[in-house]
Amino acid sequence: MPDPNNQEIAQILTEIASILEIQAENPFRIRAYRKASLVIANLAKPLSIVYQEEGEKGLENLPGIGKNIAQKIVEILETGGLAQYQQLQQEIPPQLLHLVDIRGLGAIRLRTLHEKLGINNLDDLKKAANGGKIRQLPGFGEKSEENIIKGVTDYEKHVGRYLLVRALPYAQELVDYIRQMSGVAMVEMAGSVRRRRETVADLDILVAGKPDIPLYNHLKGYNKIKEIPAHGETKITLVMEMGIQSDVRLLAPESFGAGMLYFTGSKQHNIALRRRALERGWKLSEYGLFSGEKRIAGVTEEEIFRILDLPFIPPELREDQGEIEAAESGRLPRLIRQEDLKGDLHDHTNHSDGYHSLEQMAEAAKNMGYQYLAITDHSKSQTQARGLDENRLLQQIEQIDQLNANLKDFRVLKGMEVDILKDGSLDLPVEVLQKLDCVVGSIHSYFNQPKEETTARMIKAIRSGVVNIIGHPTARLLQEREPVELDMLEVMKAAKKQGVVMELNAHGNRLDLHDAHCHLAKELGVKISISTDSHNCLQLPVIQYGISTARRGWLEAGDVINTLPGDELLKFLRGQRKDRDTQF
DNA sequence: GCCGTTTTCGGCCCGACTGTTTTCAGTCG
Repeated sequence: MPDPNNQEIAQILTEIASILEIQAENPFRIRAYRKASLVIANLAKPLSIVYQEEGEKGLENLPGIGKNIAQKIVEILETGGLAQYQQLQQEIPPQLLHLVDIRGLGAIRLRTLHEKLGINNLDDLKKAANGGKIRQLPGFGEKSEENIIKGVTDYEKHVGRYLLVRALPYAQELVDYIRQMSGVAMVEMAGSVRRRRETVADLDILVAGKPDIPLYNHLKGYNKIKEIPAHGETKITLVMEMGIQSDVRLLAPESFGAGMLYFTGSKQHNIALRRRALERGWKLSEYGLFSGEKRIAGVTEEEIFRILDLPFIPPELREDQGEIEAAESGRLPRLIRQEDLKGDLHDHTNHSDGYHSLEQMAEAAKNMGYQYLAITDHSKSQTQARGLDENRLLQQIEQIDQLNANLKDFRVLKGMEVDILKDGSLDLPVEVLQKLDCVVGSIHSYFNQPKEETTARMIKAIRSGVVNIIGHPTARLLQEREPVELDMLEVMKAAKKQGVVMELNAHGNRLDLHDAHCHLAKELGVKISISTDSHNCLQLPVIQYGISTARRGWLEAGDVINTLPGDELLKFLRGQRKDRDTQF
């Protein structure tokens, strides 16, 4: 695996952790690999560059990465592989370690299943569970078996799809690689990656050039490819190292725009556009917009839209969710852009489970071009995250005051991510929370409550009088945990009434609220905060995925509170409490 | 395996829930 990127390196470390776990290794050692993997997966800067610029020392300076793992990273970067990893892979059936991703099934029970029932892969597991074999094992029972079957069903739902945060860097690298080739006029990514869907099944890359350019030969030389299962004159199918499939298509330059439109989709959007062309007596295909035999447009998407009497519709909106009607009547939103954001309102430090200090986080946020950063560490019931109790919070408030006194043109907001407890009450007294600039209320426990209970719990928090923002409202983890059952409409209505903001958590496996929820919020007039939930300063750039989701949810700068300049934001946050119909 | 330090070794993610078992192991957040 030459030139491994951060995702690939992170994946190796995760797999090492899983294997060690099945082997019942030292849990702290396992955790160290997991943590390092997480840090790398969320790192904006490629490790190869870090290594190039600062050497092994630079790698060691990253949070969670010490001498040992730094050396392994160097080995991966320089040789494309890792001896220890290859060794470990020999010791475990290759499919087995993926099964730890199934909910309810940890490494220990997986080992038991492997040893007692000879389970080596998903099929074995399904057969054993459906055949009632698992319930007979000591320590397992009927219920365990049921849970495993349910876990397998959830697992199968997302198998074969990739998180945007993982897929996008691949697509970008492939585009960059093809761009180096001479004779290539244009290269762009299309498909659901371009629409920035939260997960994608494959990558679509479009290339404009003459039909005789040696695209296949060029791609054969790409070192990230595992195999090329098919190649014709206009389409080459690649399987990338990490398993994701990529279709590279060669188009004539005169139909490149039509191809972009066609292959970006969505299917429903394309159908609607083709209907529109038909109504005008034309035909729209991936080769162009035609009047009879004559191509009247096709080089660019803009040109095709224009001839169809439409303004350019941003790819994120192309889901046939009313975007064509909106475009027609001049009501397309001016979608929010990353540069509209003035700060991040949900971030952790080493006071709880973050890695960097207050000062480091502030510095990093300033370097992002922000005016402010809210520090929202966990509250005390999050013991595993070393959540803050009242006293530690008061100390942090003092520290932030001192820090702010020394900062110019930047402000750290005093905040907390306070737990919304089982009954909807908050984890710290309202009088303490009132001392803060920005209170994010989040659910971190009892995810399985019935819908009515969770809804009531959220609404109670919204009515607390002190919560400014509801954090990651559905608590889902993409491909890991289903969202809590919640009447989102009722919650949003309550939020609107109380002037409480809903968060769009930008973390790559949260994206919570999701796009449709954002759209709903906009319709109801509920304001949104787009924040990263960063646990170290290297995570701040994942804000881009929040922005993508917001754009898919039709949000404009005015819908998002952290587009406000610092002083206006503070006024807004203070006004939230004052204006509120408080019920304790 | 990382980290921090009272610097080279000890602490690190603890508490709750679930299901199985009848006092606790495994899993999760």
